[in-house]
Amino acid sequence: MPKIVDHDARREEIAQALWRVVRRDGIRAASVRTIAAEAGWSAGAVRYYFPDQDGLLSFAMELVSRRVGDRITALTARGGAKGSPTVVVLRYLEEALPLDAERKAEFDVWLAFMAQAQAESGAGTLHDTVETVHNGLRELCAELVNALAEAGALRDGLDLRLEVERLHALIDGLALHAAIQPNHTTATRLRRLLRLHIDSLLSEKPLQTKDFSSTERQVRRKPD
Amino acid sequence: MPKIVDHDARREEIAQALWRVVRRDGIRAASVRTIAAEAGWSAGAVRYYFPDQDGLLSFAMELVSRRVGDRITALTARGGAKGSPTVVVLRYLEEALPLDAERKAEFDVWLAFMAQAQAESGAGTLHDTVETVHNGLRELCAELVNALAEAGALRDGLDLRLEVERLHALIDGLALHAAIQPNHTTATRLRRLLRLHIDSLLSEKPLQTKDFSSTERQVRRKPD
DNA sequence: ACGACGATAACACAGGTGTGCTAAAAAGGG
DNA sequence: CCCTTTTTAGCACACCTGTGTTATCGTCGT
Repeated sequence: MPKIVDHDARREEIAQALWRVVRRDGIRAASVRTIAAEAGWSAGAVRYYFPDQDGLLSFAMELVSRRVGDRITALTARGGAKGSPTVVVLRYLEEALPLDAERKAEFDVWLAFMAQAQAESGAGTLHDTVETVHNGLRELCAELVNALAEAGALRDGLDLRLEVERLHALIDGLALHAAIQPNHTTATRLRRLLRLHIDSLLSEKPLQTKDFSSTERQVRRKPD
Repeated sequence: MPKIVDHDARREEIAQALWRVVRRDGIRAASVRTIAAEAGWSAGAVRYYFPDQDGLLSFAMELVSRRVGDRITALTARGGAKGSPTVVVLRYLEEALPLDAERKAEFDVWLAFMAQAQAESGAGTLHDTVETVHNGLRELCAELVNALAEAGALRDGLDLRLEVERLHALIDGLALHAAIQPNHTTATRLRRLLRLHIDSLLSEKPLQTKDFSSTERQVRRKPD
C-alpha cells in the first residue's frame, strides 16, 4: 500500500492557505495557483483534493462555519451553562465576537465570503452556508434571551421576538466594527458594549464584576 | 472643437455598470472588459476614463460613499430637523438603512468593497473610504444622540459615548441583516427594530404613530 | 469643406486563469 | 527486491486579464 495522507486534514490545510490569501490580497487573488503557492504545494496537488475551485471556496467557507459552530458546542460541553444566566449569556455571545486575532481573521474571510455569496442572488452553496450560520446565531440569541426570560431576569414589557433580532443585529454590527476599526472597537470595548446591552434588558441592577464600567462618564439629565 | 462629453457623468455611468457586475457576479468578475460590456462600450473607451482598474474600483466605491452622504445632506437641506427629536432621529437613521431596492443594491456593493478593503491591511484607498464612511455614520449617530440628550429626552444614567457606539453597531448590524436575509429582515421590521431601540433610550413613553407595534406579542414576567 | 482634436475602438503583448491530462515519485505489502 | 496504489508535479490548452499603443471615427469651429 502506498503513502496515505489524511485527506480531510489536507483539505483543511489548503483551506487555511486560502484564508491567508484572502486576508492578505482579497478574494480576487484567490486562484488555484496562488493558494497552492501559499500552501507550499503545486497547483496539481491542490487540484487533487479539490477538483474545481468552486468546491475549494465553498469548503473553505464551510470550514469557517464549522469552526465557530465547534467553539459554541465545545463551550456547552465544557459546562458553559454554569453560573448566573447573564454570565452564561455573556460567555456565549463573546464567543461569537472577534475578540482575539484568530477570530478576527476568521471574521475577515467570513466577510469576504458573505460579499461573494451575495452575488449568487437567492441561492447557491455560499449563500446557503451564510444563511445557515446566520440562522444559527439567531437561534443562539433566541435561546439565550429565552433563558433570561425563564429565569425572570428580564424587565417587563419586552417583546421577546424583537429583542432577539435586536441582540442579533447588535452582535453582527459589533463584529463588523471590530473588523473595520480594530483600533477603535477594541476587545474590551466590545465586551463592555455587549454587557451594556444585556444589562439594558435586565430588570435588576447586574452583579458587579472586576471590569465594571464605573470609569465611564455618566450623563445625568440637567435638573429643571 | 470635437464632441465633448461630460466626463464626470460618464465615469458615474461606468461606475454604476461596475456596481451591477459586482452585484450579479461578485467582485471577482469585475474586470475592465466585463464592465465595459455591461456599460455598453469597448474596453478601450472605459480605459479612456479610468487609466487603470484600481482607480475604477476606488472611484466606484467613493461614488457609493458620496451617494449616501448626499442623501443625508439633502435630508438636512429639506428640513430634516423638523419635528420632535425622536422623529428626526428616526428619519435620519432610516436614511442609512437599506429600506428600498436602490439602497439595498448600494449596500451589497458596499459590502463587497468593505471585504476587499480589508485586504489592504491598515491603509490604502479603499480602506480610507471605508473609514471615512464609518466615521461619518458614527458622527451622525453621535449628533443624534446628543440632540436627544440636549432635548432632555434620554433616560437617566446613560453613558452617551457607549450609547453612540451601540446605536452605530445596531445600524450596521441591521443593514447587514437586511442584505443577508431580505425576506426575514424586511423594511418594516428594520423600522420597527430601529424605533424599538430609540424608544429604549427615551425616558418617557414615545408618541404613538400609525405603525405602532401593538400587534407584537408582549412578554410579562410571571407574578410570584 | 476641411482640418483639428476629443472620443472610441481595435490590436498587441506578456502574463495569469481554470481545468484536463499524463508522467513521475513515494511508500508500504508481497 | 519489486510491484501496486496513492500522491505529487508538470505540461497543454483555450481563454481571460491589465495595460500599452495605434488607428479610426465624430463633431465642431473656422
